[in-house]
Amino acid sequence: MDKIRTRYAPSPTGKMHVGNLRTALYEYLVAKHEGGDFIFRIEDTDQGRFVEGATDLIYRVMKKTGLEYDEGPDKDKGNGPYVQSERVKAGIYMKYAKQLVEKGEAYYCFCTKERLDSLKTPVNASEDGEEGGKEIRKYDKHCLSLSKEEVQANLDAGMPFVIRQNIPTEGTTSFTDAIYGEITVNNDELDDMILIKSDGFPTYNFANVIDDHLMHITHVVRGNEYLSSTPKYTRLYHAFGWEEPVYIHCPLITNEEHQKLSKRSGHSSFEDLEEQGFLPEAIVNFMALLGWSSGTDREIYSLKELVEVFDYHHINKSPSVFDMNKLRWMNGEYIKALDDERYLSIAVPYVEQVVKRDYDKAKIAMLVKTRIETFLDIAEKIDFFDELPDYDTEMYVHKKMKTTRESSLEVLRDLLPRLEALDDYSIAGVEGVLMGYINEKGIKNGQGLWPVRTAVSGKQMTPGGAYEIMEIIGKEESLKRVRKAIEMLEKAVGC
RNA sequence: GGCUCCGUGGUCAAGCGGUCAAGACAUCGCCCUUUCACGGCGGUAACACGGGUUCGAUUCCCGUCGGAGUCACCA
Repeated sequence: MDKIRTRYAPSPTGKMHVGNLRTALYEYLVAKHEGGDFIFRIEDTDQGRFVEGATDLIYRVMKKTGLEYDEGPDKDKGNGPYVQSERVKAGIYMKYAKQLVEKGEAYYCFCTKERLDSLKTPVNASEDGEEGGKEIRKYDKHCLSLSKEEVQANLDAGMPFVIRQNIPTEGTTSFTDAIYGEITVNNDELDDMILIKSDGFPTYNFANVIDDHLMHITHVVRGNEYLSSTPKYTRLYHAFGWEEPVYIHCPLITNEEHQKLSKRSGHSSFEDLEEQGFLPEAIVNFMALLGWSSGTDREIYSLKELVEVFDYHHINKSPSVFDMNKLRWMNGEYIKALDDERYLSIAVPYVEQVVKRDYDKAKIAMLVKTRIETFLDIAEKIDFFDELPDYDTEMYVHKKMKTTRESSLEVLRDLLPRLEALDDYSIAGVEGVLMGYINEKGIKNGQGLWPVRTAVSGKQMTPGGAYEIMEIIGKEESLKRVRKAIEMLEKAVGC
């Protein structure tokens, strides 16, 4: 069997949509699992939608996610150019379009926008007040009847034209998808789609077929929103007498409302997710599992491991909801598994945004490592380091710890001189003093520790306990906060 | 609306004629614990419905219902 070749062919029109990224990932995996080639091609045939810099964005994401391609614009292995606008200049598409015209499989069309519009005027469904369905009519093949001479005359006169695919009005067209099986449609449902636009550029559908064939793509992986246009591709391949690739249509990724993920879902692009504190490898892992399963219980996979186990026959048919909750969980798993060096390089900047004082940022970061799911979670967990929040003495009352305002006040008063005498504010040093006191008094750990942690943090819950916090804020600040607590408690208790 | 696809817990998802219908996230409870988290243990929760086929259907077929996608000189 020939070597598998897949391709990722995005349009540079903006951010990297997660649906596209998932497709890219599957294409990469399909090829790499079989030791095949993964080709990267830019489909910039719509000059109107072209966004400056979007191409760089795509390169960046490919790099970050580790989707390394074997051929691409900057890696020509003899199948280039890999940018469609350059291929337009080379006259590739026009050449093949004309070939189709010769065969009667396509034809020139000179219809104006106005005529086309009048053709597909929606039916007004105002009768029953309901929206009703819009009625869309296919192109009526008006220009198919033009004689060769008429066409030539129009062309000579410089009339704008497009080239359309000539689809028979009768019969059926079938294709086989690796996931969905055989699909058949009636030809009369297929529109004579435009192959070459009036600006001379090919449409996506046409360029795709030409390039996939010329670049020897064996497996076409794409979202299943293309399922309904695939019969037209089939007709194109047949018209040329080319062999069709294996089609692998992936199920859609939807939002919580079960609708196709749109640009403004908040988590629709790789960039959005990155900004929300997600790790590229977690995103990749999560996406792989959206629509595919290894068939085992295992869920955490590196890209390399995915390459080993990915079998596209296990791709699902039904759409899957993008579950932010699970992504968050998975990201948390990845964060926990990060080696400290890399973790700190990412986490410390987030810490620095919140903690301006001269505290050990790395220590603070390490405190939250097992407590966060995304890096954005860091901020609210460590805000008390810089400034003791206003808190109510009610916080000292804890049922399970068996603490009250009175008991807390007593503990803190007892502890204050000992803490003043202490110079070693390391975890061990602080622990020595606190536990020494607790043992001496014969009270429960919680009774002694809860008031202290509350005093130095002013929060109900904190990453780390009293020792860790005091080690970080140091002697001076610790004493300040304990004194403040005593003051507040005295006022509350009334003595 | 036409066409196409899809239909196992709230979500992801095993299952491919005979299972007490896995597992994960979320949720709830317990344990661990100086709080929170981590970790450990356990609970609640699903085969859309109706006909067939079959000794036997979540699994195969048909229909119904429900959902989605698509119907551009966008990809």
